[in-house]
Amino acid sequence: MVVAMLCQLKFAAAHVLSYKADAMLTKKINSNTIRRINAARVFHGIHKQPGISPRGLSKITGIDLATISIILTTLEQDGVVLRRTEAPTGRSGRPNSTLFINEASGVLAGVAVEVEEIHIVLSSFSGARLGSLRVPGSLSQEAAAAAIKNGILALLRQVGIPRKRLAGVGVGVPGLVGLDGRIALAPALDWHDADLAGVLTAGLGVAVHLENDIKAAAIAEHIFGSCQHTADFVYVSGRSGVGGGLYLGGAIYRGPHGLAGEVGHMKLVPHGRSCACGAHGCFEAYVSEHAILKCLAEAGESARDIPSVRAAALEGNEVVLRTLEEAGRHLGLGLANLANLLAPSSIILGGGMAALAEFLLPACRPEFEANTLAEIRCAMTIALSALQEFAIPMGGIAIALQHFLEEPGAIRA
Amino acid sequence: MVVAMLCQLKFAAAHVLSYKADAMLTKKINSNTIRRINAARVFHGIHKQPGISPRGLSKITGIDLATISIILTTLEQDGVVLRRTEAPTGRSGRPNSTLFINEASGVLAGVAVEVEEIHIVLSSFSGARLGSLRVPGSLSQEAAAAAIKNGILALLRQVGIPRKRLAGVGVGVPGLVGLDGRIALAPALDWHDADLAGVLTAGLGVAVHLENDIKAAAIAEHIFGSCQHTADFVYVSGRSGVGGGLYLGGAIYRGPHGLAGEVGHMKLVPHGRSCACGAHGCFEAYVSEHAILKCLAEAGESARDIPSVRAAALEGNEVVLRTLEEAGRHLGLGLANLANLLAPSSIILGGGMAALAEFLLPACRPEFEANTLAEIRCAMTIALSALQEFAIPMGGIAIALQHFLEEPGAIRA
DNA sequence: CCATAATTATTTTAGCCTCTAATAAATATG
DNA sequence: CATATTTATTAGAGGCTAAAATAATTATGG
Repeated sequence: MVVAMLCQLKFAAAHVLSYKADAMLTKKINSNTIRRINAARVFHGIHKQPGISPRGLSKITGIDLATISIILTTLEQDGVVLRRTEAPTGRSGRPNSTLFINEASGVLAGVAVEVEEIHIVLSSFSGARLGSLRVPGSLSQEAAAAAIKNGILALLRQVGIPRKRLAGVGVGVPGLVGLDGRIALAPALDWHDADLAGVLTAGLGVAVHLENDIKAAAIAEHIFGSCQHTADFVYVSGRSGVGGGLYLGGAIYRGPHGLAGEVGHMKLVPHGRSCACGAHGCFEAYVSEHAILKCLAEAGESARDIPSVRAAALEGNEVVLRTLEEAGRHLGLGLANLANLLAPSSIILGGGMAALAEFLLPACRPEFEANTLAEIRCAMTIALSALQEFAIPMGGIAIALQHFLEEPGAIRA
Repeated sequence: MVVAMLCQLKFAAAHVLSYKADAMLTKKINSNTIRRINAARVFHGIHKQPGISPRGLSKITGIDLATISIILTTLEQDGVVLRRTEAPTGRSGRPNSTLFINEASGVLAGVAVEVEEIHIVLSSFSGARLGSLRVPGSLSQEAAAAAIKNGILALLRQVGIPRKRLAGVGVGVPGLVGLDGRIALAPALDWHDADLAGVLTAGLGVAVHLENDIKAAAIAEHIFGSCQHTADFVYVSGRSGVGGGLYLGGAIYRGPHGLAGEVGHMKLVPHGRSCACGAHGCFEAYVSEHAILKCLAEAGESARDIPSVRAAALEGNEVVLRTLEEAGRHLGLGLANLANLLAPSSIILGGGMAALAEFLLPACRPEFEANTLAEIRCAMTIALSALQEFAIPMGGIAIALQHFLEEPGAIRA
């Protein structure tokens, strides 16, 4: 009850412009900034609630109706927003205008670069998938850039949309991405200081943004997936390892060097299973896809990949079930640590964890509940990724969308 | 090297006005907002760099000199800022004006409410302690409010400063504080829904803000202590338990219900030592002040409090040293988890951990280093609280200062 | 069925406030 | 006294808000 009450107080306390002393001692704020932000807010409001009226926008944004009106005029002129008149509703009075993002005005591309393959998705502004494409991975930076460019162009042709309507691209890579969203360091791909964003921006003539794959997936869950109304959640997923996207206070938290979120290396068991990082007892040594496959191999039940593990579990294979139960317990413990520390509104499981959830969660939940403070546990949920294997490319699209929403140049294009 | 490079990129990427979609869909931005923020930035700049010139302020804030000039005029009229002319420096040209916070214009009060006692500190705007006072604790909410009020008034009399020059009060309490900074839930004090801030605001006629004690201490480290130029750090301290202040991206992270930061209940050892929370193997069951005293008691070396533990350790008491070594190892493990997850610039130890640091750290460091990812470890430090037993009340002062800096009403007062 | 009133929604207008850039003023050095 | 440096002032442009005006409906009454 107290929690609910405290929750209500949130918006009263939240400062719109968070005055972060250090970060803010550097850049200027002027009326242009205001307009840009307000335009973005209007656009975002329409995106979030298609069919909203100008008055409704004024209500949820707090922006005066007159201002909304002016902003809408420019957005309509730019062809980014469409307005229709609502059919008579029986109420007396002039009917609402209803506002929509003009889906015809542009498309976004999202890319997941993985070791095995590159996954490219084309979508409308509202996140409707228009087409997707997978090409083999394991490429040099240059080859990957070319493959991505060609893939996007091929998809555009396939869907019959002219190249200049591409409004932005976002790329998720398995590695460290600089805080400017350009340079990537991806050991798994053997990329070092790879300015993929720069190369692609030049090649495609449109803004391209890089992001760590798991963080991208987290953003996707926020914009398109199961956390659309949640400002504080943790996304946990991964392949060989386990990564985390810490969505804190309405944005991904990257930490001072972009290194934050290495949930896979939380230590669960002193002197436990050895991990690729050189330490022992890491979370990912128990619950990553590779770890599960390895545990199975050790137990004499080799499996090729997660789908085959799932199949074996569905068939009732005892060894597989026991192994997954064990992984589930460790999963519960790891999630408990996350919950205790960050008290998010929810924890979202992606990748193999989501695929195997029905076998992991029965053991995970009790362990999680036993190890999480009651106040925190009661105010949160554990859920599965809504986007599944599209999480990372949709993350790219979400990032492209966010940048599009925030950059006036793009809106005015 | 890459880390250093990525670090440089930070400011290019950081948006001044972080467009946090959800949080921002509610409040309005207008030119007033700009002025308020700019005034706060100017004040903050002077506070951070006393003696700075208007031109210097313009440079670090990016605000035009004309705007700076106007803001300074009002700040001077309000008596909050002083301006002096620099003595001739040998350089040619008109000498700088130098700007200072007018220390005489107001004082701030910070309060630490603990179970045993209430600690009240009076300070100038620049954080210079003018006086402090300790009164017995264990009070009802009403009694505590009265004690705090009387204590502050007594200190003001003692220092000879009229009551109306009190510009703000911040209070750290051991418990959950609502996100509006008013209502506190403090089981240790047996307070429930205690609107201490409201009562005190009414009683003192000045803005009073509540904060969790550890979070307050973290803010104090940022404003006055060892993290003045660090936007991302974790403060770890506590008495009976272990709390954490997560300072992320230039502000305390509270989480959706204000519950974030319970570092004390990270699980370090499956089925480990039992904790007051009902679970086993919690961080605080190994390293809190109470835990250390309990471990010593179990080892047959009862100690009354942390100073006496320290004395015994200094005398070379083997049992005490071994116990602290053991605690240090667990401390290292817990800090490694924090580091891996959040990759902060530094972790600051306060309270008993700081007092016993010389005995804890030798065992802590190797454990920490073995369990933290190299990239993260290399980009961070572990340090001790610079404020020691004044951390919490100074945190109250820091909070009062922050609010004072951000609220135009206060500046215009 | 038509005209008018009532209701609700949006746009325009006027006013105020902010930031910026250009201009003017002030001060110390050589 | 001329010059360089720093600060103050003054239009000018753009943004937001409140209030008035306009627009598009439905209800009502003849």
